[in-house]
Amino acid sequence: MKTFGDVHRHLIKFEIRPSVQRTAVMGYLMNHATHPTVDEIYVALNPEIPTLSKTTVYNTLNLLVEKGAVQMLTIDDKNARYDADTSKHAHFYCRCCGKVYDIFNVKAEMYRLPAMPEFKVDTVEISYYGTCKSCLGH
Amino acid sequence: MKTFGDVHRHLIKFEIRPSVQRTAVMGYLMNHATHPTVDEIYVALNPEIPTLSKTTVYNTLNLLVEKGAVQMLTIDDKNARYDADTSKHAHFYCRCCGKVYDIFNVKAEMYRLPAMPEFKVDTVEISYYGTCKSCLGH
DNA sequence: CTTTGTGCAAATTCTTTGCACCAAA
DNA sequence: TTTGGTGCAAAGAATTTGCACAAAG
Repeated sequence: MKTFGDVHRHLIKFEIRPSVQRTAVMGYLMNHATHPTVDEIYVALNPEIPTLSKTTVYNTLNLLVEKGAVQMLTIDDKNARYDADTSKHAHFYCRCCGKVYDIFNVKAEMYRLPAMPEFKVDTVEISYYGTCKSCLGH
Repeated sequence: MKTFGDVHRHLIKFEIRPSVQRTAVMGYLMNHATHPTVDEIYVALNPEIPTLSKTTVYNTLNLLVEKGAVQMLTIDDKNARYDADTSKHAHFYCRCCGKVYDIFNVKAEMYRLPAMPEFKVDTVEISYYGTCKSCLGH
């Protein structure tokens, strides 16, 4: 569980002025590795900050991504997903329940870029699609 | 250059009844490895089939994906992209010009799935992001 | 005839923009 | 007191849906 101080320091590190709203969004992402959508973040924080608007959640997430504090995932074509863990790991998307799972046991080598002199690569995204165990049970 | 017959046979193979519109969309994808968006396909085919509607392009692409004849790419968070090449290869997205390039020289190993007993994986998508050579020139 | 496909218009959903007000340095 | 942040309402863009008509088996 990341404390308020942890979140605050994290924002400062990425040169982001910590407002109440920004700290709440960043904190939510740091404490919930569920790769939430904009709406999920908004709904979760609204009770805590009743004046919060969805526009601010959008503004904040765009800023966090721009500054490199969080990663945006394009794994789900319906909604953007956000991940506070910017270390190298892959994701699994369950087509049945829509959940996004972390996959840490991919070889580090996966992220070593192939020789591509014609491109300057800054990000690699590895995504698996299928059905998760709990959905297979039904 | 794939002929009308090639496209026709391809549709039949995937159990898709070949209408004029479906053949045109599938043919466009087979002959243009540019990972086009729905709108690009629509605009390209409209002169040829003036009565074509964007709804039909959407319907057709959804059907082609469902039947496994083409792959949908989620690499671009703004628009869905489509690829008639369903063989194992990665993609590079240029943040500057928005073009999507094929990357064939990734190790086949990249597509060998890590041990994941809790998931039934059917698709792997490997995406690189950055800037392409022609954009770097400026 | 009966099922399937097409295409228009409208609806829905996700995201961004313009602008006025509020808060912080 | 000036700059930056928030949030409402409206706009914009991508995609889906409902439905009538057309085409194919």
